[in-house]
Amino acid sequence: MAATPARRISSGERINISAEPGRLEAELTRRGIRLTRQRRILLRIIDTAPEHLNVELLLRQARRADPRLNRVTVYRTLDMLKRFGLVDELDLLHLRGHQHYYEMRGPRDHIHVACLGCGKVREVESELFDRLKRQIERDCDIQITVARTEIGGYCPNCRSRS
Amino acid sequence: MAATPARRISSGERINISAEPGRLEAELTRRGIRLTRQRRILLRIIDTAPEHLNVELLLRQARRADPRLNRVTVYRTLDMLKRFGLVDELDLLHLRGHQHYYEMRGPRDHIHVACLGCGKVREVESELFDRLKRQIERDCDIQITVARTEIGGYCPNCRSRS
DNA sequence: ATAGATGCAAATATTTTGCCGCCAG
DNA sequence: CTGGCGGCAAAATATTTGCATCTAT
Repeated sequence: MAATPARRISSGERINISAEPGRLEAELTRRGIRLTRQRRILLRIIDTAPEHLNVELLLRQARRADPRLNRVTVYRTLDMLKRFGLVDELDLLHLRGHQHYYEMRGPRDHIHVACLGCGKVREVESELFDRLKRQIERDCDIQITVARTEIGGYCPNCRSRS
Repeated sequence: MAATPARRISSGERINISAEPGRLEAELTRRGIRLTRQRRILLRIIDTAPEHLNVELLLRQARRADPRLNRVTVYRTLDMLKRFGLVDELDLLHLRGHQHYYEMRGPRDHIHVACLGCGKVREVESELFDRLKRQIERDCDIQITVARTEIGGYCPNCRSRS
């Protein structure tokens, strides 16, 4: 019943990296979605990102592979991936401005726990969270497609400094 | 252990209306925060709002009391209230664009359950959610100040139409 | 061949900042 | 009185749209 303690990670760093790189590309092919050069670049980056990506970071990395790749393409590709439920959109409690962060959807939902002091973000899986979702699904008679829990607080370090 | 079923509510409509109007104003006075004419207007609106407010709605309503009240004042007042933990910021899964919604913080956190089809939002309290927070607090050694859970899916009506 | 994607420019939406005059306490 | 606050304008940031062109299939 204890939450998988997950790992301590520095600002935005992630661990749930694709066990199977190319998963996004394979998934889109399976669904008959057109794969352009630009999309392949973006999918690869998202698939293997070691941190939570925002549009700016995604664009910057994509331009290393293709300097002409446009910011609009990033937005449109993210929209498409959101529509297909392949990536989740987070705001991480606006730790750093009002931008959004994106991560590939994994096999199991997780909670984001952020320190509002230092910005560290941990990803935590929890049986309790799974049960909560099932309870909501039953009690509200809703078919859940996205469940987002973001928790903010202060870690021991930041507590002692205040 | 069942979630408090809460009530079915139309787009953004809320029920957790202040049991004690003027609570926000009293709270700020208690903390020695200066109360201006503009702040009183905004606090009263937030205190008694029957729906989730975004900046646009808040401004529009405030201007009925004072047409010169500026949008920037709305942003600054909301910032202040957020800092003091008196209001929570939501995005309701971006049901309607990338704006934020604000609600007075009540005595007990609740979950927002939104239908991605028709936009209805329900507020649900749950013992499981409270336990989840305590678990996170313990396992992650964090002192939680904000916990946000937003769940999206499709209600029976919207399921049948697709 | 052609439906659908991209690039570019511009529009729109959202939030923040600088500065000066005003007002609550 | 005076430090904090509000109004106004402008800037900064974030996202979306229109349209001509290109390309994956």
